Amino acid sequence: METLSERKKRILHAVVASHIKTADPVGSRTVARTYRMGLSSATIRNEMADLEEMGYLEQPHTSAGRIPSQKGYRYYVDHLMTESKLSEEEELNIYRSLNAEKMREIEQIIVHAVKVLASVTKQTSLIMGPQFQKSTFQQMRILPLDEKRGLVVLITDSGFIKNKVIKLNQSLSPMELQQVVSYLNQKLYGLSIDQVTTTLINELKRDLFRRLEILEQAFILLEESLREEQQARVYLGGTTNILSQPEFKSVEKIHRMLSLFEQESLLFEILEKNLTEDDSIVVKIGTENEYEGIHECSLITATYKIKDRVLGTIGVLGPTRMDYRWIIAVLRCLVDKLNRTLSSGL
Amino acid sequence: METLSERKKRILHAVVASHIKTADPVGSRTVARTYRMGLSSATIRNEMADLEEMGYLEQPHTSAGRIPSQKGYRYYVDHLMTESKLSEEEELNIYRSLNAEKMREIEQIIVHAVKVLASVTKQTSLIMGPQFQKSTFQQMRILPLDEKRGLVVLITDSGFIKNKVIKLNQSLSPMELQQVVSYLNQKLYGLSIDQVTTTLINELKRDLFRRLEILEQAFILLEESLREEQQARVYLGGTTNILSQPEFKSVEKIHRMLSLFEQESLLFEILEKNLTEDDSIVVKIGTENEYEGIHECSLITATYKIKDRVLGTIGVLGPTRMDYRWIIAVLRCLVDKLNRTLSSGL
DNA sequence: TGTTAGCACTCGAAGGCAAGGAGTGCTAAC
DNA sequence: GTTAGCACTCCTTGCCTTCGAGTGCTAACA
Repeated sequence: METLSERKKRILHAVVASHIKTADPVGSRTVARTYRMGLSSATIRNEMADLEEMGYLEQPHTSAGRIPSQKGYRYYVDHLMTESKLSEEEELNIYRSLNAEKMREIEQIIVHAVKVLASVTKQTSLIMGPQFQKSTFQQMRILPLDEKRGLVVLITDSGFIKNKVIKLNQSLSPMELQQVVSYLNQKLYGLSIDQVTTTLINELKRDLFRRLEILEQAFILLEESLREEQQARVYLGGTTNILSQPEFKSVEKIHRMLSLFEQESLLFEILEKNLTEDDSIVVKIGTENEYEGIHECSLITATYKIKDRVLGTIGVLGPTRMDYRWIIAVLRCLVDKLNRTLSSGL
Repeated sequence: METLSERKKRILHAVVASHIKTADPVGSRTVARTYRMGLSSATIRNEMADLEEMGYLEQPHTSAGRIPSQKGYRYYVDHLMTESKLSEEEELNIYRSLNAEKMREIEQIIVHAVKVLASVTKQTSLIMGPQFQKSTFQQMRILPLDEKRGLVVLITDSGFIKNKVIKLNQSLSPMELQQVVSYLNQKLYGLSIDQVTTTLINELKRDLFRRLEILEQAFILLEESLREEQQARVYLGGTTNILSQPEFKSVEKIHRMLSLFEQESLLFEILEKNLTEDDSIVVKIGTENEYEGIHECSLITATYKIKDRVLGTIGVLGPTRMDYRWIIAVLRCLVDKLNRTLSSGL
């Protein structure tokens, strides 16, 4: 990437800032006046023509002002934008709404967090639920409900609790159940759910069958229950916020976006691509996103964790024209708070 | 309601049918030609003018055709529409998609059903989840997880299983827990969740405290967990389907509808108003709905049940111009199947 | 050599206008 | 009571004009 003269930088910055604010193409006059460059509009016009040639700006049509290109936004995010701190008030606002209810389970906390993020940013926000597959087995219980049914409860280290009613085709004595369960707990403790493969289960099954042949049905169902949640869930907040954005005023565009929001697995893939191991915030602008349905959008994400173990990705999706600086600050603040809640909470 | 001449009925029927199909205002020519009345357009014109005066039809503007008024739709639904059976193919289609996965828990079945309903009807569909409050207590278990935490599992007769992790501020011996739990089960069995009031809980608490003073915390949390799900959930399907409807082509209308879809408690109220005890299907047209946000919509609902106990309401929401006849048939078929699945399944 | 004022030019948005067409209401004849 | 005929209404569509914001270029200026 070429280096830009100081003056070009200032002008590019001004164009980006103005366009983020107003959503209109910005002309040389506006830059000269509103941003007090100490230069005439004609000079700025020349510079803007240069910036366009270099690919940082583009013109919707000849007689309109300029808008930042994707490259322009990228330059802004990488070199021009200063990190901003939220005002005390904004920060308090986020803290307060996250504390609003005492929540005990991880899923509730997450769903709540994504709603808060959406309502603060006025954009659509998404969060990848904690990845069940990656969490490690802590303990399993089988609770006999009556002669024919039992409740399998699976608890993992990240506070995940899964349960499932299973049918048992033969009645089991509590003793027998107890035996099976403690055996399983012993064998599985500390493994990640990923590691509990079908082969491992088969092994255990063989092992157990020597002693107890009655559990076939129970096992099939246990296996099923593990396989089922193959993929973490994605929760959304503020999906209707895109309707207020001027770039989504056509019904087809809205349709495309909302249909995307209904495809959980696609959202998951998109978010997964932004998963990082460190604390950085990832900004993907326009076509930098691999899924072409959001080539006119930007996605800003961060990872959230529980005691240094990365759980998933949370982020904001909006038009490329979004207030990167502010949203990054909000996201940082919210993730910080979320991490602390999760790590202390459970 | 006045009685209409046979001829007026036929014309009204034709207008409604044509408008449902095309979404355009229908003129006298169209009625005469397409529906082979054996009358000239002029005659029909006169009749239509009468029907307008009587309030069954209305004109968007002078030189347009007529569209059915709300009163017109009502008359159609009450007197003109014949009940239709689905074709074998359609019926099979519904059956097949409902059987697609073997589902064990009531919530999954319901969520799946509402999706199927939406995709078949190409409208938005909603279902009120089984009302936790109305189901009766079957059994409760407390599963100690470690010294500090326990898992409360609550099982009701409609197959509802609720669980919640609680913190215990003092360690409990399994014996002690066992005692409390069996006492509670004995006292609460067969009561509806509604009936488990705070006062009853307090009574039990007092009773128990004489013996075990350590459980205060556990009790507070149990109470909380009961209170929490005050209101059944509402699940939606095909929310984006309204975007394909010509009556929702303006962004503001879409916005209003989608915002409504985010307000679960409002949806619940709307559905609750349609709850009946019998097997009838309820049709609310336009302003017959109390919530004014859907005064341009119609809502068709049925109740679903498990072994003759009403669980909740399932329905279709769409523009007043919808194919009542067909949608009622679909709904009937689906609810029938759903009831059987629920009653046999668990 | 860089900056600025001036000016012609471009192009979209908005408004007005006429033509076209679907449908009506009325009247008079059957 | 029914129908053909006709004038009338009013929306839709396309076309044209005007308006204005903004540009690029040129020539003059510091």
